[in-house]
Amino acid sequence: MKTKTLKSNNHDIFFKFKTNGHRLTAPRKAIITILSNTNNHPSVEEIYMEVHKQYPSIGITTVYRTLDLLVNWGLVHKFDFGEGKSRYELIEHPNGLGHHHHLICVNCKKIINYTDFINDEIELFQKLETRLSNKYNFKIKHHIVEFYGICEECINK
Amino acid sequence: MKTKTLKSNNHDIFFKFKTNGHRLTAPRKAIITILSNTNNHPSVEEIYMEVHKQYPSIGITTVYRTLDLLVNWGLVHKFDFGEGKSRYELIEHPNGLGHHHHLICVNCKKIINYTDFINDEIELFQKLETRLSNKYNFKIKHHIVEFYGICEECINK
DNA sequence: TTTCTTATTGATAATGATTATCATTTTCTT
DNA sequence: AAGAAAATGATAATCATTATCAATAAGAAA
Repeated sequence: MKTKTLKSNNHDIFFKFKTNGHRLTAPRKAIITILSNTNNHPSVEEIYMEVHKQYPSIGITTVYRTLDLLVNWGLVHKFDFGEGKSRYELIEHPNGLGHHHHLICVNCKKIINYTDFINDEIELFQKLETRLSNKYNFKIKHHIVEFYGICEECINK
Repeated sequence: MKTKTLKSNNHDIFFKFKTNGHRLTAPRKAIITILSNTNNHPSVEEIYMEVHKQYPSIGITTVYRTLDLLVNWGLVHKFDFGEGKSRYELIEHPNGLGHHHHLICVNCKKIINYTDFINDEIELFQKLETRLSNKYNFKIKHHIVEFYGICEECINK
């Protein structure tokens, strides 16, 4: 599902790797492919396990290194939901496929993604980004929005 | 400066401690007071150092524990800016004094706070919170907004 | 106020994610 | 095919946070 989109994304990133003077190696391809094929925010451990299935020789150090690289280029976002470990996700087109905001339960740590933005929301963020970019001379690449509170199950408990 | 506001905040929190069946101890008072007196997002280390000036006997474990408690009650927000350690901040009235959003440079990790919200922004967030609360049956306590990108200095370099 | 129950504390050790090191291997250029 | 430089992986090191547990202090009851 969504094969075309994913392939073209990979292609873009692969290309960017090369034009930035970095080498496009098997481990890197594997990690990017895994990120392309998930809608979640996998942790390093999860990515490592998945990579390991196909390429058992790839070490977890390389997973860390590759993710770092992708984060520094603004291709991947590093999330931190207070679990004591980071989670990673490809940044696609800001308002495009895959972009979402979060509801996070401060009690059970559950994360709800929502993607059904209201029109005002998308418009406002575009306006905001323009305004902030100009005011602070800051080149905005992406944003995150997180609402913290108590989820349904934790309230009824 | 802002002494009145801060004092009344402390009072509220102190009261909440008691009514929740927790004991109001000197370490807890000290930690809350420090959080009240800063506009930053101090780390555990920073809070500990500050507490230590007045009460050298208070251990860092207690700082961790107290902050955890405050976070679980929705009184304090725990931030994570990808530095490998958490930062903490009192949650006051959502649109009141002290609430702000962030611009974060993915290159140098600098954090810019902005508090000059446009009206649309405040309105939208109220609307959003209502909508999301209803749809997901989620009791929202507060939100964070972070724009990631490259700051002025890092662009010109 | 004094006593008693129980929450809280602080020192220490343990954990777990992430980072540094370094010899070896792989890429890509020439 | 050869060489320079980047990338890798195993291992050890680091550092924030958490668990443990005996000692202490807060607040309720007498």
